[in-house]
Amino acid sequence: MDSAVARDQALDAAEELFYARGIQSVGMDELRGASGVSLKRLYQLFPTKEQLVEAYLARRDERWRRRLAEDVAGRPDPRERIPAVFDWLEGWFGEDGFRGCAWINAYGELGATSARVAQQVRAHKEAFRDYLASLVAEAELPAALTGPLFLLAEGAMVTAGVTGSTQPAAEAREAARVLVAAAGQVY
Amino acid sequence: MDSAVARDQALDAAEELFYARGIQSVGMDELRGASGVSLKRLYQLFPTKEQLVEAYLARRDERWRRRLAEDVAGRPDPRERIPAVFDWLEGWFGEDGFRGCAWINAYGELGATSARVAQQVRAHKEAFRDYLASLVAEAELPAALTGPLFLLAEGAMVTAGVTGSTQPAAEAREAARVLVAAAGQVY
DNA sequence: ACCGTAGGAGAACGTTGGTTCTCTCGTCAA
DNA sequence: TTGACGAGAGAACCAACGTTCTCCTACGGT
Repeated sequence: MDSAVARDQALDAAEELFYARGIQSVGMDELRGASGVSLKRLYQLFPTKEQLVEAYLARRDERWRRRLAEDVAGRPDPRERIPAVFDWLEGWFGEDGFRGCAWINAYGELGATSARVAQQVRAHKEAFRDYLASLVAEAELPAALTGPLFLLAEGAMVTAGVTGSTQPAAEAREAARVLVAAAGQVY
Repeated sequence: MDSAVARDQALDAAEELFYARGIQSVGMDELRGASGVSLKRLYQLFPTKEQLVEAYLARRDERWRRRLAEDVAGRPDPRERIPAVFDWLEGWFGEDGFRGCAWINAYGELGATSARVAQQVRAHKEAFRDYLASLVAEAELPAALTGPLFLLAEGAMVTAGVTGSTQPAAEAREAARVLVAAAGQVY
């Protein structure tokens, strides 16, 4: 079997199990069973569990941001793209198995003990914030709007994760609309 | 030694270590060393580690909400109390050893595997949200403001935890001010 | 056909950590 | 004074888990 295929299968299983149950509660043996990749191969691909965790977060980061950006880019009007972020969040919150933000969860679990995981979480959040800043700029809105929009999105992710409801996305979208309107009035 | 004293010492050590390093990475033996309470006594007071975790979260919940409420109640003008929440958050974010919201962290670590911990996190967040709702009512503002204020506060806690900065509190406070002003204009 | 190598299954190893047990000592009532 | 009891220190027990090792099978090149 191709190494690339084994790597994908390992990461697929890691993503499903780590996200659903937390990282520390999933053992390498369970990962072997779920992925169909032998322990020997797993350790060839990822010499330690921590490296597998890093690869999981890195791949998920890339996918998560790409999916969001692709969805939002479908709106031709730049002003529509900011609410579109919250629409996309709402769809995500409603997916089967949604359990909050993988990076916030990983930070709670490993942020204090793994500097690399903490760094990946910071990088992911910074990238998301930069993306919001680019949307704000495209919409020709004041850059100061980025921070509040980011906080609303983060709050919605946390709250949706804890409560299991999609409603925080709608609340955040409406609040964002008000903030955008108020910022527009400044001109 | 009094049982109540031992219980307090155990919970003091648990709070310090669990909050700083995460729950799963702190062993009962380390807790014994840090608290000065023998293992035998610890297990008399808390028959399992999970029960100690629950007691830690419960006591911290009670203290956290009391301190916030006491601080905010110092503002005589009900309209000043909503920004006062974010002032208090800012002070908290700046404390030595601040590592984000203990409940969000606990949820990331144990929410998927411990139904009781997940329930405690939900209860804490709901109580905080209810408290914000009471402030909104006292200020005679529309109840729909509660959700956005809550999301801003949650987003600020997460972001301050991950980045180590107090700035999210100021951003959230300013956004809250704008939302309050916009809600006031509706009348 | 034969050998060397890769890979899989699963046992084995070593550590960690939650929980319990043993042993000892000090205290206090009779 | 003695004996029962509670408490502390720390060893012991046991399961889980990250990581490595053993053994066996299959296959590709000569």
